[in-house]
Amino acid sequence: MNIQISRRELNASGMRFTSQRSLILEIIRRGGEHLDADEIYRLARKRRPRLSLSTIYRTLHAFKELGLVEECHFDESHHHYEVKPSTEHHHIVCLGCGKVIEFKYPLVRYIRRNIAEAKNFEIVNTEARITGYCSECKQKMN
Amino acid sequence: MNIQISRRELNASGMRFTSQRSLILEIIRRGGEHLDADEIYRLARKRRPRLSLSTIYRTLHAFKELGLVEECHFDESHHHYEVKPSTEHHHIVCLGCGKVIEFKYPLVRYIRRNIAEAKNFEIVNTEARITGYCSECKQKMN
DNA sequence: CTCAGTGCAAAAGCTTTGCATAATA
DNA sequence: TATTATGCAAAGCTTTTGCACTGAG
Repeated sequence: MNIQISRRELNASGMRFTSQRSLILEIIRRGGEHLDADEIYRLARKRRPRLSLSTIYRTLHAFKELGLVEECHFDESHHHYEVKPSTEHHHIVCLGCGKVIEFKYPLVRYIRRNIAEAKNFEIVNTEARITGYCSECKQKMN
Repeated sequence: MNIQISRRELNASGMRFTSQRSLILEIIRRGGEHLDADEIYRLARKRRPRLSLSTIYRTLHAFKELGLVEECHFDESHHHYEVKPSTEHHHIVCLGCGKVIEFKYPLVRYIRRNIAEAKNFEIVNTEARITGYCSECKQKMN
């Protein structure tokens, strides 16, 4: 059933349906959390041990292209992935425990309305990231 | 003279003053633009050919720690550095030519006032990045 | 049957680290 | 003189690429 959905989605974009792609998409969707490539890799290998990391990366790129997933940058060394959200939102990331708080905010609208220099700029993506420490981690640090 | 300034700044933070650090700080300050480690490296080597890339990285980390410079993330593979700005601002980056437009926006204040879940969050850093195509690059693409 | 997708191993790109040497305070 | 910083080379990590093989359409 879920498989039918992804089959349709993939075919509709001119991509072949493969069990790897279906599995990866399912993991990202279930995983809810913002998984990184390696986490997806480990989860996927539980069900398909010979899956390779390069397939993960290639698939992630393809999904991004198709608009199925979005790449977030919580720290500088990793990418994380989430299902394409319907409304613009951004992330508050705890440097202590890694917890992520999402908040909605229409940054695009703000830019459009208020930044004259950006009048003729064609926006492709916006990403706001707030880092710091959540209340629990703050306490632990004492 | 500039050297005296950086000597004081470095000593005040318990760091030794070295000609490498002074040079790197000067390059970042003059360079105005948002240089990446390699650009700083190449500029620095014009005046000090044996300077090593690892010194650049170690120095950049130290400066970040001291609050002398700030790290920006325009794309995923690089870090860029700018002198610590006095007011909160963010970046609009053209994916075509790399041009960067800065705009002031108090995201911290917004978060403080409007995001309940972030009430007890201790903010360390905020970064908003808008990517897309500037008007010139848009035209060229036709 | 044909071409896109996969697995594997190797390479690439940026950044970090170990260690002996040099320089600062 | 006691540390801290540097240079060099090597290693680390995430991501990308080449190529022969497999599988979808």
